[in-house]
Amino acid sequence: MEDDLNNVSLSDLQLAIMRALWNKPNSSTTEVVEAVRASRPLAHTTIATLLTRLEKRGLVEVSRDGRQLTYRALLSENQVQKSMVSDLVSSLFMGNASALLSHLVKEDEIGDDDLEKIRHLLESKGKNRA
Amino acid sequence: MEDDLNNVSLSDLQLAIMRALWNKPNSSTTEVVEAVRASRPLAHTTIATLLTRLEKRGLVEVSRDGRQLTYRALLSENQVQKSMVSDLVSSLFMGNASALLSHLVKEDEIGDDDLEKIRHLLESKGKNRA
DNA sequence: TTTGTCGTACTACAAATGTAGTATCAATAA
DNA sequence: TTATTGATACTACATTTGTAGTACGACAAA
Repeated sequence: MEDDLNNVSLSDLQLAIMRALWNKPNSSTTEVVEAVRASRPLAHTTIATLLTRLEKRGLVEVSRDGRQLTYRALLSENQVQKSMVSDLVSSLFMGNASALLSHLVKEDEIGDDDLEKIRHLLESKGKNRA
Repeated sequence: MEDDLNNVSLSDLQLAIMRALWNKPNSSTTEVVEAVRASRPLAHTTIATLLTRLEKRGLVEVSRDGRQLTYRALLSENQVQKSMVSDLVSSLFMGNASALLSHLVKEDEIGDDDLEKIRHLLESKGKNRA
């Protein structure tokens, strides 16, 4: 029932919920509901159900505060990004991360200033390696 | 029942099957089965089922050749990459493609030579823009 | 002609996911 | 004290996915 925390893959909605918790750790159900509802019109029991399931999967931790439940994410956004990006790279780019990278540069509209930032990243990275 | 071909999201296994078709268009079921089986041990009816489902979704096209079925992908690998990457960017990087880009540079092990290639890409792109 | 064999079609079934209703319990307003 | 409100727990149900068995029809071997 418990996931391997190093290899999670979350759906859109699950991510929206995790995001609420990343933005505000220790949110009550209601707080999560409100955050998620900002972008999608869902019954609040729907979101409560999702939270329960995430808890069952071991991705969030719940604690009682009176009759209210409070949730906390057990993985960081970065961890999830890492695992999901690497999943995508293996299934869609045959394990070739730089293929994704060049796909991004070629296909996605990445602003000039962002390109500039990346250039700097690359430079410093080059230095570290050398 | 038909998908919007501009917004598909495929599972691992579905991708493995599409990849077989990308590598060899107009494959018979058996050919697809063999290609997929190279990496995962699945009953061939399993793969046949998947092909049928993909056809029902409108992602591949089937044609009869005697009593054998022949499949052809209706989307290119690039189309699928585009749509899946953009899905990931919106759900996991809040629409910020360059956040994914820098995640890749920072987190994933990208070889020095690949970094070099990217640098060139960036340069030419920079020129086009200017 | 009978019998495998191969391939397809159809059926099945468990798990995960999206989605939400209902039941229940506690606190509060009247 | 009683009715209302708010929150959680439990149940439900359709769809998608992974996975594969079985039935059936055609062709090939004997």
